[in-house]
Amino acid sequence: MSDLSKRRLKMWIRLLRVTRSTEGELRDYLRVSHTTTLPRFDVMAALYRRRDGVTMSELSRMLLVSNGNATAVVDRLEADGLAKRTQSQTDRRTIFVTLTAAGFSSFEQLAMGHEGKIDHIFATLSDAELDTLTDIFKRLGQRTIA
Amino acid sequence: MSDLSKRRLKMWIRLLRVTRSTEGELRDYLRVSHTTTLPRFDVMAALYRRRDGVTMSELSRMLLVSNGNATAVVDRLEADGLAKRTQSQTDRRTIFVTLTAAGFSSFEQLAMGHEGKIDHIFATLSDAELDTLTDIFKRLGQRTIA
DNA sequence: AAAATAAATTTCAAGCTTGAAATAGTTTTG
DNA sequence: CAAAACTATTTCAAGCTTGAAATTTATTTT
Repeated sequence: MSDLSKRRLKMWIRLLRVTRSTEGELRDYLRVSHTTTLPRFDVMAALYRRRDGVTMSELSRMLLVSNGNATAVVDRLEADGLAKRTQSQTDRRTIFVTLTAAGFSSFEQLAMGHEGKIDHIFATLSDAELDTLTDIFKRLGQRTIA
Repeated sequence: MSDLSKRRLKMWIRLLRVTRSTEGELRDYLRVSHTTTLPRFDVMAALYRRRDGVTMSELSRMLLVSNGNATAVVDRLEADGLAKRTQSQTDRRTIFVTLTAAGFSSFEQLAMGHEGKIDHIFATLSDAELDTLTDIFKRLGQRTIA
């Protein structure tokens, strides 16, 4: 186990901890203030960004979750009247998902507080650090998944 | 929504994607090469590092997961003969968890490949970047969770 | 045009995860 | 010392997540 290898591992473990504790705080906020969950928030955020609709496949690719998972979360959002499915006219396999009006305004409520949490959690990062991190993550994210 | 705020959010989204895709690769490796899972690996890694045993509470704090979760994963590892529980002599509420001999050697198999994956995923990070990231994550990890 | 292949989504079982409640044991306090 | 407060773990229901198999529709090949 080379030294470099050891340092990569250490970095990954710390990265994982930051992600988990950030998710924990967001989860707490969503549960306590809005009786909802992070997976639902993530799906709603994706639908909010793409107002004209996203297919189920796009959705699972955007969020890096399995198809089955996307189906389950959208099912629940739909049951709660926050999202709706529409079948494509040109390809009957394809389904577009969008936020309903209720889902749209509900998301805007959630998003404000969410942004506040993120702001607070990462408040200590300097301007330069913020850019450095974003660039590095962008590069890592573009790696082809072997 | 200030510009800084927007940039923090963007950074967080990218961070989340890096974490998710890294976890995805590790999960694939563990499933394909060893028919096991990431949560099991994480628990085994914690037990490997602390050979003289960890209490259930310590375990869930180390991994940032709920108590109930730790119980469930340890249950399954124990059922497979990879971990074992021992009741504390001094405090009958406390339970120490350790790897069995089988669990120990099993983990060493997993860990080699795991390290290789991490090595590969983060191969493009320079020495300086590696240190910068580790330092920043260390600092963020020490934030008191409001 | 039929057959084979591929793509989009859902279904399903098994495992993961949370958070709240229950259980059991320990420590503190009136 | 007994009651109250606290700590460690498990249990449980509900929701999350995966990956494989099934279903339905579209595209490509023969």
